[in-house]
Amino acid sequence: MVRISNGRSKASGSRRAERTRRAILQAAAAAFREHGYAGAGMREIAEKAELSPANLYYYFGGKDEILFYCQDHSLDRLLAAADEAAVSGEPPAAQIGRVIRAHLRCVLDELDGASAHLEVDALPAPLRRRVVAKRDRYERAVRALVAAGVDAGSFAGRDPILVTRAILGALNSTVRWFRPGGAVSAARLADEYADFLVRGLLA
Amino acid sequence: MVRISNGRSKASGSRRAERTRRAILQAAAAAFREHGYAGAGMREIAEKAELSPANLYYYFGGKDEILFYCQDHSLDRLLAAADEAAVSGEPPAAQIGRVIRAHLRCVLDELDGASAHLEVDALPAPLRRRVVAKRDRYERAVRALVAAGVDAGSFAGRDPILVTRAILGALNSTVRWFRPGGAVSAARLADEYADFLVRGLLA
Amino acid sequence: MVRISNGRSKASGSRRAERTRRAILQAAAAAFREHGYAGAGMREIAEKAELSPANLYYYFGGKDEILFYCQDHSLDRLLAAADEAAVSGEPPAAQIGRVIRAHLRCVLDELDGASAHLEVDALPAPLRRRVVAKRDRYERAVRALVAAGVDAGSFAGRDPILVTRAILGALNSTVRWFRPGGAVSAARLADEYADFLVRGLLA
Amino acid sequence: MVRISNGRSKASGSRRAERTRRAILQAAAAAFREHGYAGAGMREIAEKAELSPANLYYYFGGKDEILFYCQDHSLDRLLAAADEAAVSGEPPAAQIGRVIRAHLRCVLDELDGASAHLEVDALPAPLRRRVVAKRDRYERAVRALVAAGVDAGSFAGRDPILVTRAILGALNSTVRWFRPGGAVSAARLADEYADFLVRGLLA
DNA sequence: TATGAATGAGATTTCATTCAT
DNA sequence: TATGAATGAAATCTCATTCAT
Repeated sequence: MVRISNGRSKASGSRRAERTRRAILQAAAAAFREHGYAGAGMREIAEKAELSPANLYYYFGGKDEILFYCQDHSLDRLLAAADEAAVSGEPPAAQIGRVIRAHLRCVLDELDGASAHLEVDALPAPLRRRVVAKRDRYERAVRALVAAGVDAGSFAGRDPILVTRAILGALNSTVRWFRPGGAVSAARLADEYADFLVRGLLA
Repeated sequence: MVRISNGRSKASGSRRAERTRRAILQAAAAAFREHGYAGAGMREIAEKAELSPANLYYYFGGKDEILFYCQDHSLDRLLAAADEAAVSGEPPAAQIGRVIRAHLRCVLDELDGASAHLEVDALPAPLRRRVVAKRDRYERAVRALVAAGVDAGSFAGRDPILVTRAILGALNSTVRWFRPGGAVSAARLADEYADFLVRGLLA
Repeated sequence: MVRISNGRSKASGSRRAERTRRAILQAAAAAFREHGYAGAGMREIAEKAELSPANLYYYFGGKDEILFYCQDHSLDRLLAAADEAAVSGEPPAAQIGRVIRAHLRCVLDELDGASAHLEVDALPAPLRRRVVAKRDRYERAVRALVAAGVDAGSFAGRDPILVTRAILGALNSTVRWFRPGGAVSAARLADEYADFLVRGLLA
Repeated sequence: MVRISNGRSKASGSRRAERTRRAILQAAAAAFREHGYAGAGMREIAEKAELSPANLYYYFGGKDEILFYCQDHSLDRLLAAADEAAVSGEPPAAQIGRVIRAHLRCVLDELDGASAHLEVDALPAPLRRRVVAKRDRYERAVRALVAAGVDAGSFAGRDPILVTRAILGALNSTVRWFRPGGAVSAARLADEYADFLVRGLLA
């Protein structure tokens, strides 16, 4: 597929078209989260979005493009949250706590779960590059907060790269078992995870 | 496929056959880790194991059965490590540290990486039940260690269910980025993760 | 496959779709008659129907479902003919003669030859049950005509079960050698068979 | 495969080897009768004969050669019975009756059922020619008895070709439903069929 | 915008057959 | 004679994708 480059692909930006695009991305994110990229079928996505499979191709160039937009959109939200935390002026622990909560909000709500399943290998090279770059930007942003805490002496002197990955791994794995309406609410999950993970950082 | 029930499926237990079985499981574990269950093809597994695709069916009933044995074998190793920690008589923090290190050893070496990708949905119901039961047994074993530490007052009073999942999520996510021979050694990774995660538990 | 239960499976009942469905069933009936169910390939059926193999799956759930509809359709025609004979009020010999002629008409024309090859073992259990039930209904209908003749004294006192099977066996075997346009016309065949078999029944 | 031409293919004519050959042919005949040539697998034949699949190839050149010997052997027995009837000097009706009974004996006992399933299309050309020739010889022999009866005035003046095929069709179809030990004995079946079919011939 | 119908490529799986032992 | 192990070819089926309407 690939075609893209602009960022808006096809489909006139009419109100209705935009709504359909979102519905498709939401349906796809759910399908990818359930079965992974390879395991999710266009038929399934179309059914969840209440469209015919053929119609998906009016809005997107192909399955990989849908994956790309899912991930791209999720990463945008994550980046925004990280940036917000960075400029909050709060102490490092509070900043990390904010990021953790924001990350879980993104990852656990309907549309964005896809960000956890960052299956970049499925993307063709040009799209992959763009997602990887954005993903790395996010990881660097979180890592910078960790490093700042270490430098300030409030966090123990651990390798920010590894600690950041441990945190993100814990956060992303929630999509595999969390179900809205289940025994654990997203809010309580976020509280416990933030407490636990921030505590792990402290000196 | 499903067929199974015994536990050794087909193929006489000759020395040669046993070696081939292991080679297939190892190749499959690598393929599943790289592309997930749906994304990995029998052709790819066969190539990695240096066999013809048809020959895989001499040893296993089908792709799902291969997945099952991958996961089953990994879980056996994880359970053994958890049991060992439980009977060590060490303080809770040390026990959890042991489990974390053992888990990472399992998950990061060639054959067993599959355990991290516990894609149980891909399995037919009877096999799924068996894997899920074993997976839950493992999770309960780790959770019991956490709960024991909470009860003993050495860990903070957090929900053992959630904390256990956070830990396991962090550990399992390593297979997505860790590459042997890379900048980070498995040993250092294990040290940092154990330190960080155990610290998070402490009161 | 199995899927079915309704009776019309997939594919909207558009005029064009219905024509394609029929073409597939006709092609399949010919293929099954030539090589049997196991010996006939989907490729062959697709070629005869001038479609791609993949397209067959748009209309039917699988090979077994195609077999099912072939047989089901044939049996419907046979049953209709038997019912018609039963209500004709003619003497038993004339009724049997009608059924024989109608059966040969069904079995020797393009679409319906499949009924002769009632390879029910190839069907998955649920479909098999339905075909067997219908087949038995037909056999009972013919047998009832025979038994009526015996009771009326016009037929010799032979076991209606066995005589019915002998008749149906003779009729069905025609598909193995009869070829339209050959030395024997379907009409003459029907006349000779009816004469011969009815004569065998008479007291 | 084809290889053959002699009539004894491989395998030294030792007593033991000969017994194994017969066991294979018997197993194959049963398998072919149950699922047809294409539907029966070498694995299944081997299992029924209590051998390994590979071992079948020591005794026969391939699946088609096994089919050939099954049919060839059956046809030999049928021909012998027909010849016997022809030289008995009995009246035509009695001769046909003998042939019918003999045919059913061949077709319904374990080894020879294959003769009913004369799936000549599955054979490679050279073997097919030989089976077809023998089959035609048998059909001609039966037809000659029918024609003799017609000429002698004891049978009605019907086309001997068609009547012969009707008779053989009825006889061969018995293998589809007859089960030894079932409600109908082979002897009674033979009596009823002979009565019914001979009666059909009479003037 | 939307979709029914169609398809090429490729997936998993089976099967007759071979070969080393 | 016998068989465990291996395989090429083909079978059924799925799936992303296209195209005429």
